[in-house]
Amino acid sequence: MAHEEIRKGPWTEQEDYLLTNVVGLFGDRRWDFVAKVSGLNRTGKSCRLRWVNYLHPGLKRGKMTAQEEHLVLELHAKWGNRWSRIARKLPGRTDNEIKNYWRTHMRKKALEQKQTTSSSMTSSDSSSSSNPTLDSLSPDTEKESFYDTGGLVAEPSLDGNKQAQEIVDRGYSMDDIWKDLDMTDESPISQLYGTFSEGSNFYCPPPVSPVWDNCSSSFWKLDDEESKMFLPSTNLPTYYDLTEAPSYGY
DNA sequence: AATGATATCAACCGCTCCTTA
DNA sequence: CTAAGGAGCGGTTGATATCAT
Repeated sequence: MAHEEIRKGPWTEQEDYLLTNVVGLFGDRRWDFVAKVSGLNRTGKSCRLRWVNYLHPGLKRGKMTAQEEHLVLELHAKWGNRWSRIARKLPGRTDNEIKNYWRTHMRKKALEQKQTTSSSMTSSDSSSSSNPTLDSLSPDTEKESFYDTGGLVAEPSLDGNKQAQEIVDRGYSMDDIWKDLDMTDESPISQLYGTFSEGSNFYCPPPVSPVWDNCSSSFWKLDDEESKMFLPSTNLPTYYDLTEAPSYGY
């Protein structure tokens, strides 16, 4: 293959669309593979970042609530700049988001709080030892962050991943799927792209609807044989919550 | 209305850790 | 056991938006 230059910088709608579909198919693992198979001239890293910080269906968008803010303060006081760890305690928020938020909003607050607490430290220490907010947190979910879906099967509790549970029920696993894929030089999706794109000119969905709306139509033109390979081809990426679809400022 | 300052946040970079062969 | 490759993390940068003058 000719070595094409790796794309950097802001993502386009088309790229988001492609990435969303490919992640829907193959799961959010093996990012190099995802990058390769998607036809995006992006690194796996870049794809992962885009997915985790922006495209993941479980993401909350918008301002931090006072409660979240408080939690970030507490957790940062406890753990320092362990952003991913903190993010795990704030469902729907990413490490990057929290990190940014901290830098812009809360460094000042933290300093202020530190000063006020240190001035009132002499009487009572309420900051670290007894910590009701932390204590009342849900059981530790550190092993798997909310956005770590591990492909379609890892997080069946997520709203949109009910299908994923079905896969498990039917006895499929991502491992099986990967094995199948590894055995073929040309992955089915690359064949798919033959009808979908010419070079870097991606198919562009109609501008009126969110990109995801079209996921289950033109894009998913697989043979019966192929579609059996990775399931649930029928209504796959529809699990994305379109009401929370990000706006594109580009 | 124009311009400069500041805030915000998406994205990249480099490093470390983990997994796999 | 070890080396290589991939994934994840934290820090940083740069483009854009918003606010103040």
